[in-house]
Amino acid sequence: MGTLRTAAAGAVARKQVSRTGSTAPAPRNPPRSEVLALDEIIVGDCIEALRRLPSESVDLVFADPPYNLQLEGALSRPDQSLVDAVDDDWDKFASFAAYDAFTRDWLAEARRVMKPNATLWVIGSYHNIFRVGATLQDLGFWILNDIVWRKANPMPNFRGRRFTNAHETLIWASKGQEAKRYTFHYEALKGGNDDLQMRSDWLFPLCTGEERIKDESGRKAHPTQKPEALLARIMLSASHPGDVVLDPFFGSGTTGAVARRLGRHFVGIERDEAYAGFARRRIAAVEPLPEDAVATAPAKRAEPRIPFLSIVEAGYVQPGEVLTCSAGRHRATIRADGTLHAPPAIGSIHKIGALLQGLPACNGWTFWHAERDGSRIPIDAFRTEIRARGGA
Amino acid sequence: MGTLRTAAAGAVARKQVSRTGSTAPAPRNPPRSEVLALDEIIVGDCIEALRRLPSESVDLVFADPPYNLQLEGALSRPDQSLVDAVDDDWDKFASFAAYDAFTRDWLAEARRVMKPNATLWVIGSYHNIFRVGATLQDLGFWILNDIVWRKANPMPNFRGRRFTNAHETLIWASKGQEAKRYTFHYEALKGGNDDLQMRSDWLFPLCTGEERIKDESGRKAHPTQKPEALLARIMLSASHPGDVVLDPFFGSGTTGAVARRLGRHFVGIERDEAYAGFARRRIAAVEPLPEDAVATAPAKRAEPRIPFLSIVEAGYVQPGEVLTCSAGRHRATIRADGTLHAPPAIGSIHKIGALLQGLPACNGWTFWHAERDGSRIPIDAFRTEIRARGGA
DNA sequence: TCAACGAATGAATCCTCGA
DNA sequence: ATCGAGGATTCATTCGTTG
Repeated sequence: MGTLRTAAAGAVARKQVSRTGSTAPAPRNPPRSEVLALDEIIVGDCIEALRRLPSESVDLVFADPPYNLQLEGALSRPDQSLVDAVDDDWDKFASFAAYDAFTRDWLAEARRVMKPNATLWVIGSYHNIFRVGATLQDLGFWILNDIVWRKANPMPNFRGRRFTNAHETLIWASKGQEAKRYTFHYEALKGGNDDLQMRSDWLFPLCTGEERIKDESGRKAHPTQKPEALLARIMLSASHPGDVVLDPFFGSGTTGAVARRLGRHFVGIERDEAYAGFARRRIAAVEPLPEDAVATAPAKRAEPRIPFLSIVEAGYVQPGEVLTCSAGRHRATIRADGTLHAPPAIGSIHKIGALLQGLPACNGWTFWHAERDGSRIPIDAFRTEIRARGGA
Repeated sequence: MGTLRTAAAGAVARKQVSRTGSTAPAPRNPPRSEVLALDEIIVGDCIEALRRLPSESVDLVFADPPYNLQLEGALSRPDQSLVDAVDDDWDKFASFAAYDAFTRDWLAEARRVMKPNATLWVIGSYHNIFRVGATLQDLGFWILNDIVWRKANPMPNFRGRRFTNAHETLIWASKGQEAKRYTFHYEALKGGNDDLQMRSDWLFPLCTGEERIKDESGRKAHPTQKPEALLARIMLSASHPGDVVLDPFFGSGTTGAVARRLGRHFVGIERDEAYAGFARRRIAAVEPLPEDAVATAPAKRAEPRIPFLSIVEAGYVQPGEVLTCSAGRHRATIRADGTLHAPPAIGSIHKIGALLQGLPACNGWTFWHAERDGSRIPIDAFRTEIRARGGA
């Protein structure tokens, strides 16, 4: 992990390449803030500003980095001679290398700033997303999904020489392979999707009409403003209310507007004061949703753990009582210490359930039933009652 | 042997690029064939075999390389059954760097073998596609589109820790930015898409059921067999009848089977003799479509929704099948790219319907009928069915 | 004969806590 | 760090069996 993509690319990436060539290199070790200034826009160079942020301080990163637009000039030389196909002509790739170095710099800083359970989202198109994805893997990020934003109303390909470019790609990644406790509201998304898992292909219209921020002359204020619905799904998926969302390429402030509406904090970085101005006015006009409208749907795995012994102790079931599976075929006797007895085996509700079925595992809470008023009810019902009464 | 060089072979003096896999390095300058052996499978190492192919000799490359999945433990479904993982040796690489070197080697050779107007398609998932895409750009390929294969029936995320991984990504690239005359049947694709431009997101079901090649014991013969509908759309988009399609990771031979059906030639490379055997038998059983069903359309435009091509790809109607109007007076033949053929005209369902009736316009969905069980039903019924199953 | 039901399965980087 | 145990978790489709 964290290996360089190629030895040659690594060599280029290692020497310092400034942002786009024109600005001065960012200081290596700027003074680092001890606290984050929340819900504000830092106007300045993205990488330099990131270097000043405290480590492990944000819960979510959303980034819409610049595409590698200078590519066209750099690669415009005639290149149809097959024999030169793998020629190590490095200036030909100079702009790729510069873009890679820039990507590497901001991603590395973003990773440092992320809390251990934070995740990062990056959006891009085929012009840059492959380079971003590879760099991200090289830095040790662990990709969780790639997500496709299918545009309901994409711009057609006017010259008819390609397929309509009708999607953009997002990469969702945790800090590393070991960071397994990242925030993800699986149940909430499923509930909002007709009780089906949310898939990796999302359909949204482009940001147009009222939502599109205009300048004084009525023209669009920013060329790549993203739809708020996209940001909302991201934040609802991968953050809690009150969390801090960092956007190092703040632009017209969609991240800030959605964060405010959904009860999240934001930290924005934007080098263009004009964009920052549009964003400030936009965000100020946002009315936050009421708290209960943005509260996270409860997840079963987040509920407090109740040992089966507590069910016995609370008197919902009695030592010596017989539990069965839903069909009544498998039987076991409750012991006073909260284990089950299915002669000759003794063990937890899970272990005995697995044993009797010949399976490697079993959720004893849903497998075992007690007879009440002539019908069999799962013992999970008792656990639910205890939780409703405020715990074990 | 091999002292006699072709001109193309002699022109190639290559930089040393070491192969980092576990097998012995391929010969640096193997004797290069002067002619391609068409419609045959070369059994052997992909890169070594590619080095022997003549330069500028193929019209299209489709590649389904190893994904480098990096799976850890076993995964069980909620019912405790085990997922049959892709744990084959051919998918294991020591590091990202090793995978990148492998990718660079086969892509460079594929580029050399491509004719100037040829294009390359690579399929992958988030595990490998970013590295493939970046390498491809480094080598001078020019990306035309990235295409998303949306899976109609993907495997769910059983642990509820991510989004359903419901798509794979294809990259479509020409040899370089200057190669502007690449093959692309814009009009045909548009005609088969209800006269709308074909988008970059494609919906297909997984390869299952009858289409899935089985071994002697009835188990899947290859772990990653791709659907024929996917390959068919690629070949109809980016090749002519009679063209040569190269597949350096031939596997179960989907590329060969579709090429034969659509009147294209193939060159397959596969290092596993068992896979090659399955592929040979499979391809031999394919019945090529009649010539006029696969000839490319010189058609123009007319009007809008669910692509008729999807009806064809889903198997509701067959290429070569005759559609009629409700009275049976007008007739047209379905072509593999989703257009209709009523000699001498070729066009969309709407355009051909209008033409035959001498009207300025026509709704092909209600005009055209297919015969089923002795009665004529409108093709709109198939569209309704597809919609009921979840969309375009 | 057909409907109903259940088993099987697909390129998958698939848990979390406490001792 | 590692280890063991609790216990949470699935969608669309095909194909074979049962009634």
